[in-house]
Amino acid sequence: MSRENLQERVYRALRQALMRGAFPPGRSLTIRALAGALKTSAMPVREALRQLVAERALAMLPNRSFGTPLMTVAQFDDLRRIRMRIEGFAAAEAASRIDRETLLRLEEIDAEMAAASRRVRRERFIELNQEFHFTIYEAAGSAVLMPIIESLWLQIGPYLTFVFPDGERPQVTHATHRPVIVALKRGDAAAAQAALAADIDKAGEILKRVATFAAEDG
Amino acid sequence: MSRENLQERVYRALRQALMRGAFPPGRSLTIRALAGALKTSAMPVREALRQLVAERALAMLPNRSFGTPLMTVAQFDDLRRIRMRIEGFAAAEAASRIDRETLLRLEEIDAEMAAASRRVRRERFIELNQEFHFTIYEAAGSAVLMPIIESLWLQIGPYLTFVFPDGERPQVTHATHRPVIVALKRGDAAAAQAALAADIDKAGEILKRVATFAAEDG
DNA sequence: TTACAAGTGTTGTGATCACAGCATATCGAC
DNA sequence: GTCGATATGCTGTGATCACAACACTTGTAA
Repeated sequence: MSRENLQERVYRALRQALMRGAFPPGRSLTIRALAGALKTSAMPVREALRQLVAERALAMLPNRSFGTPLMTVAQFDDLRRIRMRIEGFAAAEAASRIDRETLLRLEEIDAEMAAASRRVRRERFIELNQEFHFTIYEAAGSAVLMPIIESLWLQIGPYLTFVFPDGERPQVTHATHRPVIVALKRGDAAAAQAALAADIDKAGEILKRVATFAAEDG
Repeated sequence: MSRENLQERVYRALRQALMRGAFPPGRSLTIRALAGALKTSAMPVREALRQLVAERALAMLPNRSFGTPLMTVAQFDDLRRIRMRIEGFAAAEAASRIDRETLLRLEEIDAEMAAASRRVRRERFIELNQEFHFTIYEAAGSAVLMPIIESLWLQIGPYLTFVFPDGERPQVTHATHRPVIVALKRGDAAAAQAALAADIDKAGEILKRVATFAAEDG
């Protein structure tokens, strides 16, 4: 048996599923069902769920059970706005620290995303987009910033259910990723920040067109 | 019995203690000891601890037990830097949204802090400083930003052990809080951001002079 | 006196059970 | 057929127990 906790394993499994958009917004998760699916007892599952609630990846539904958050449009815009600011800042920091090797990796990912989109591989597309962004944030070199950004990504996770690399999305993504790479190459912090914010902004706009949200009231 | 969870109660108790600097950096906490002190079983305590670890308020020590994080100087500077950026942004947002009533509240708190410091009331001083900042952040009106900032405050929490309102600190705090209020009154977002960042910067500088840190190596 | 080994206590972890709150279904009365 | 009360099952929650990993102490032998 590996030397890691069961709850750690459960946590990672759920976290990855959430980040990949495996659960739509408002989907409810029960301790016992997950425990059964993962072949463990309730103990590790409830602690993993609680940790995800602390990271805002899950919420406690009104009926006192766990589930993925269902946002209103206003909440979605708030999240998008904060992401643009914080992840933009991370890109700015990365501009002065990123090395040649990492820049090459970004080029590779960008190329692979175009390929993945042509073959309409949804999961791979999401995965590569995630890798593109986190390669940059990693380069920012802040241990404090990293978990904050991860939490933000966990929050939008469920809305990635609506992402599909149709004819438009991958082209747009390529168009918004390109300026980020260029700015990072030049070491231009302000441009990198603006370009990355624009990418998030655009992606959010597309998502808003196809996603479903909670009633404004709540 | 009150209608809230036991783990919620334990969580709030620990969280408040941490934010008030009740535990010094590197202090270890055991589940059974806390359960005994709070007169509950281990169950609610371990879930509360796990939640605090997720919020970076606690860490898992190398000896496999829980404890408050002991930072290196570099980590402390990283945290300070991110705080200046994120909380500064919150202040900028607040500048265009804050109302007259909230501004008056800030004036009150500022005045009370001077009074608290003359009587050398350490705990009250920390509490008022916290209220000053969070009154501003609340005014920023972002449900996404708020828990992020709370997590940042939980991370510096243990280092508030070293805060003491001696002859210097309260004067400095007043000197750095004042420009924040002035900028917010004018609705000047850029000035508010700069003033708040300066406050965090100065406070961190003072703290660094008296606090103890982990060895640079780790 | 020193070194090493056995033992003891403490740690977090996982499993299991009992229970209260709640939603829903089911059954009976009108 | 409709309404209401009872019952049933499901939810998270808390308590308790057993256990493996580890730290530390204690005792013994050289």
